Amino acid sequence: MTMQQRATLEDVARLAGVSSKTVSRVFTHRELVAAETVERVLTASKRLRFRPNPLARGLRRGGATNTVGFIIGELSNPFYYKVAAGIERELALSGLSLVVATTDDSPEGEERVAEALLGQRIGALLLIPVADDQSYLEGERHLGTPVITIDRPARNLVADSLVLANHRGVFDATTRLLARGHRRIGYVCNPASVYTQAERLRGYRDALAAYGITDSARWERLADDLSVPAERLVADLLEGPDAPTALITGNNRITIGALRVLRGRPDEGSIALVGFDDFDTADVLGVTVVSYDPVELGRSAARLTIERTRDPAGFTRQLELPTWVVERGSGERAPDERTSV
Amino acid sequence: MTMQQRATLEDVARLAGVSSKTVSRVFTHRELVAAETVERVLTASKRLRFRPNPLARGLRRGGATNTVGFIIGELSNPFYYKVAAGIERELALSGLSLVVATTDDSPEGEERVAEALLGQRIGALLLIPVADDQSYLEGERHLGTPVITIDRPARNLVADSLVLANHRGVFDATTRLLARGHRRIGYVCNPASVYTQAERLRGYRDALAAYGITDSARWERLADDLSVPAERLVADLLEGPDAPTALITGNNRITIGALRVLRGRPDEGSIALVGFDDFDTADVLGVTVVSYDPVELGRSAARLTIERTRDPAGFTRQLELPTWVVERGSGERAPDERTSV
DNA sequence: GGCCACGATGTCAACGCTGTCTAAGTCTGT
DNA sequence: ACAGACTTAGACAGCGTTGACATCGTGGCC
Repeated sequence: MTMQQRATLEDVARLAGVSSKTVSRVFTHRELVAAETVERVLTASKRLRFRPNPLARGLRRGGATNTVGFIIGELSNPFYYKVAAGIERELALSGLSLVVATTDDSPEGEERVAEALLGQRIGALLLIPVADDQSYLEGERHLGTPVITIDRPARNLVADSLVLANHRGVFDATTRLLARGHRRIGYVCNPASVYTQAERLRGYRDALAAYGITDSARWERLADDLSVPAERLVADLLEGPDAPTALITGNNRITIGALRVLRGRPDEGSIALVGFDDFDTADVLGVTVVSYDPVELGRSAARLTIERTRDPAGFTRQLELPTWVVERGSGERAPDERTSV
Repeated sequence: MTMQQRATLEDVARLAGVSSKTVSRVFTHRELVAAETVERVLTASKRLRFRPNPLARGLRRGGATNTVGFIIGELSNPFYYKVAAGIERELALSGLSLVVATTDDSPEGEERVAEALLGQRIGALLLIPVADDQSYLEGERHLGTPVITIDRPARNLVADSLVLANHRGVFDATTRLLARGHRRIGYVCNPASVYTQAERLRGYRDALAAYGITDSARWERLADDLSVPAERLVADLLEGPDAPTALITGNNRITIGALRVLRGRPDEGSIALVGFDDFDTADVLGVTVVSYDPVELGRSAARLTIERTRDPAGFTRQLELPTWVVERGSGERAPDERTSV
């Protein structure tokens, strides 16, 4: 196979019998070139398969690349990839492309990966913060690179952010369970110390407090070590005389873990369950969830990014995306008389 | 907020009291610079937050960017993203980054998006072909951009490809059902005309043929229009006196559709079911599937890409990734005596 | 008829970096 | 003390493109 050389403006210019500048103009300010010349240049370009070199163009124009970086924990997690998909869709409408980089949800990975992306002169940086501190991005922000965080606010960094109505969603879900008569409501999550989970937990506690229940700690099973399986936390909660009649799970991993545990138990059909995050087969399994639109989360983040690119010095904004309860049965069970007080 | 100017080699050189070439050397061939000079340059770089401009570097070095493009069909399918995750992981090990672009599974989208990515001078192009013809990439291949197709071979284009052992997986699954006594085995898929589905269907037919069954068309429900819901195809198959005792579904969308249909039926527990593609809650639902490792598919594709980049003119390769049956109960049911012949 | 405005094209330099070549300094061995 | 080798650093050009500015011809207008 013979490797050809890539054609440049100069090559096209020679073939079309014009100067390279004219060819350049055809590809940028076509209206300044006579129609007949445009025609000739385009024919020549097609023949040589010419494509403007974005490196040279970017260098000359002195700007960043038209790529946006997205730092993501784990691309195979449905939440993350749906967000990524939304971002990509929205960026594509503005002719931008998306570079994804994963960190395996590790704080050290975040900074390392951010450095790598910034080294590529991305036009903006989107990230789902994992580390406790994003101040390492401060310098870059001053150089004009917009930074937008998704799902969690940045810490020690002024940045736009887009989060879910975590508190509201869990508050509503808990209130519904209370309204159906549940009083012993369990809450399981892992990891518990991240922003989203802290907000959800607050929603749960606030709802209980509104019903005068302040000792919910008994029914909370919070872990931080991801190696602790969701199954163990749920199983532990369901043991003992004080077992809850309803269960709220902080994310879809825990929800699925809870389903595994409940599956083998005699009280499977009697414990109410509401999970945070929707998932593909939740309807088949009849699981009530606090839902939201992850694709829309990505799209909104992308829109925010584009706005910020146009006005780098404007006021930063913190937006919240709605969540809602989707009733599918598991959350609408009344407390089991045999076990309730 | 004051926008700062980005530092260049020249700025660093001035501050460190050396020439810009020396600074350049520090960032590329450090071993050619005296240790003490390196020290001074690095201090100056850090102070000015200098980062080499990849555009200028890329332009000068005359190569492509260190980005690999991946064209992905639609956003809601986990398969694509698991593959993307594998690609990203593997590329990161070699310091490459991944740009993703989606096409909505439309053939026209594929070419348009490919053009957009190639315009960015990506170092290689990975894609899951949707269009019937990839000859539009022929020119680019001659310019040295490696093209690797995943899941399906390219058509009218010489390119490396990586596919699943589709035939083998379905052949095995069907054979197992036959061995358990099933003789009326249904096969549902949509879309049916794509390569992967054609291969799977072949696996199904070949297995039946080995048992002397050649009139399987009666139990095949193949559609090509994605707007035909999987539920309808499955429901249609299960009606009538000739209803199958076992069911094979061509992909996870159909499998989940089948579960929805079966859920409400009296014979729910008696019809054997084997789905192609694993999915998150398949274990909870006890669904037997033909499984494979999509992340590994991505990783292998990335490795192939890297090898091809090193040896652009070498022989193209077609690799196949294994598939296997995961037994979870639904596929191990014997034919129901009441309905079997 | 001379002047200006305007459209269409060209010339030149520079974006930031690195390969090639050269120069200056340092160290051997005789 | 000096040629030769080796180390270290700088000068220069050019990667492909585009902004600033120049040029040239045409036509309209006083």
